[in-house]
Amino acid sequence: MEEKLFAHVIVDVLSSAVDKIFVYETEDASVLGHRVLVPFGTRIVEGYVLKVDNSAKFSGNIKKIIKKVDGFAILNEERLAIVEFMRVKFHLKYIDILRLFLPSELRTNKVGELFTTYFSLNKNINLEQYSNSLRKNSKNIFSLLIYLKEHKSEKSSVLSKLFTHSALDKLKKDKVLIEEKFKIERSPEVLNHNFINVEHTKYQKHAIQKICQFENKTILLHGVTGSGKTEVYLSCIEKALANGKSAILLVPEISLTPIVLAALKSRFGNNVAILHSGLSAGERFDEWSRILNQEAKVVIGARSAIFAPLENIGIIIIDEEHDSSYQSDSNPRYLTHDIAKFRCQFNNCPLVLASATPSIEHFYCAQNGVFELVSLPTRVNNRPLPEITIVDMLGELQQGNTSIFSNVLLGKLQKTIKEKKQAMLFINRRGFSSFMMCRECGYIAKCNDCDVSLVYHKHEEKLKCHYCGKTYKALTVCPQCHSESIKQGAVGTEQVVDRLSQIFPDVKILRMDNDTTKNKNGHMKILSEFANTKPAILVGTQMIAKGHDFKDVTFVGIIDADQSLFHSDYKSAEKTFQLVTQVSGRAGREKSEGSVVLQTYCPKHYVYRFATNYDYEGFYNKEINLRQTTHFPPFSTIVRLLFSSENDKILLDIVKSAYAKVSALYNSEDFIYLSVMKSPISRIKNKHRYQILMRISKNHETQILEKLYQICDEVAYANVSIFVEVNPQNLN
DNA sequence: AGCACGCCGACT
DNA sequence: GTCGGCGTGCTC
Repeated sequence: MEEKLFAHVIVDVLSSAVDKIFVYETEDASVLGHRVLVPFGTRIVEGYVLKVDNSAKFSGNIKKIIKKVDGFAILNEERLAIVEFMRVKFHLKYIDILRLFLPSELRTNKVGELFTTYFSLNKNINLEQYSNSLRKNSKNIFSLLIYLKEHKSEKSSVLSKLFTHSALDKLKKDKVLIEEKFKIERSPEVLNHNFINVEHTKYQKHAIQKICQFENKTILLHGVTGSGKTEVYLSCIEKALANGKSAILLVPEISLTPIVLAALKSRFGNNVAILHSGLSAGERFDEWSRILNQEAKVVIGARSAIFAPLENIGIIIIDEEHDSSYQSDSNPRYLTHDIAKFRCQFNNCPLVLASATPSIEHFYCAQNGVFELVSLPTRVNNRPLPEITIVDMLGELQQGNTSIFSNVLLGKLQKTIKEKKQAMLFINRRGFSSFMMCRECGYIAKCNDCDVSLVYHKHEEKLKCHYCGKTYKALTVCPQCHSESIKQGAVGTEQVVDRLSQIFPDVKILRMDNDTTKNKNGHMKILSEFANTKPAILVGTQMIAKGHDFKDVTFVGIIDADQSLFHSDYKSAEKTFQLVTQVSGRAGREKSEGSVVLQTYCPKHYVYRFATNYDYEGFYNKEINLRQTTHFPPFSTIVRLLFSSENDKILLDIVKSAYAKVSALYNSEDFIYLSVMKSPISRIKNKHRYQILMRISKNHETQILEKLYQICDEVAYANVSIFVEVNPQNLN
């Protein structure tokens, strides 16, 4: 007697109420790992088969799987293991994890296949006869027929755009048109780039040899800017390929510039698949398919590329490992490093974390032998790092200079322009000024839906909320006391550009921030214009800090270095150090020597002292001591439970009951700090926000986290969202 | 999340 | 009498 087979299925329905395994009958054991269609209540939904066996712990009426959706299994042994790992580690819903494994365009059926549909006229139909059967006013249908007579064949998308899709549908239904499907190659366009094979430095050779000798080990690759880390990555990847294995290289989204892409393609040809946000849905799907079909064995991409369907991985590299974009801070919250570590363990291969300014926590691991430390201490052809000059802005003020530019900075700019070179100015705030305030009554313009002040954008003559995006009319008089004396807050990119063009009316000044790069290829347009203009000044936010390699940039100015230092955040010193180092690295990339001016109101701060000497280890030693004495990560773990809802009253009840439960866990051994309060930004998009903030010791971290997750499940309530954040990037 | 079922008020 | 509001509960 044959025993019945049961498939254990997670349905593709985004709700915690159905975040559990449903059992279906199946005749076919090969549905394991497949995306399937199943009857679910009164409807039919997609699901994922996690297991097939003979057991069904369900007493009700068991339904049957309808069919497989794809011709391949999406989940293999490794990915099933990742699902379980992430579910426990990050307390995620099954479906949230499963959705990470396939490109969204596949799930939403935007591109199910690799084909485009073309239509041509069916020669077996008497067109004249057919036309007579139509109503005389069927304008679109007649036009479509005439168009196809002339063009013979056309894409379905073009036809429906020109003649409405209802006309197309009607002709399709009447079998007047013949459908043809063509496979199309959507492989993204890439610039031509001739790869020059350079001799490795002795440090590079050593690093490559060292990294490749390991199996299943995390290596921290610490290399100063310009030390040729990329070359090390590529050589390690080549070695993995030579051993018949595959490789993943993760980079921050922002550094996937066309130049970088071109270099990678020239090195690996069709063996590389590149996943980034600039791809169209079709391109992304094609790249993903090439990975799945093992046509591409090297995957390069931003955070989500860690889920690429590669097999037999030989190495995973995380470039700029300290970058905050590796931590997902919405929906499925996860830390990319953890997934990478898991995959490396599964594949018994090395994980490389690389940076000029590694995160303090990871350098600590390297110091303690948890990670292997490999260093690239010199720049490739021994070019000196650009000299950083600190300018005390308080001193400038005392000398009567009230402008946002110090005299030193202006002098350097003038020199750069005279020499027909380029300069970059960094200011980490977009807009014109950070707020508008009435000098008479102290009124500050705030967003109606968020507890934040509005940012003045001069070009659009608007006030913008940087949290919800709402815009308001700019103020000319105070709405409260009608005074016309309005004071503006801290300087933003717009204002820097404004002032510069007054001082240097004949010089090309470009601005790069969220506002100027919103449209497709916005980055590229600005960067290529900058690359082709000399002299020129590029003003920008964080965006200009990474990866760009302009050989004619000889001067970099940091307008307001203190900005990230002011945050009351344990990572603010670390972030500032990383930013200064990174921005400074943009100067003097080629032959010409570069220089950097850093404007600050705290010139004596230890961050700047170490940053000007490019002394990462000095900074690390100072910082790690501070962290140890104050019990901050890596000597503890910060956890924030964030509650938000439109309904303040219900929200408060939930927060109170959650806090009571968390307090019950409290003991002075495991908890260093515990508090409940309104979030610093107490309202976003009209949702009130509260938080329970704690620091817990590492000893029982896992157990406490588990209990915290449990508490959140217990107090869960409709219309109140609860997030658990572990060592969050920001505490807004 | 959807969808059905169910129990009340106001319409041709 | 019926249409439709959304509260509740279930989905193998």
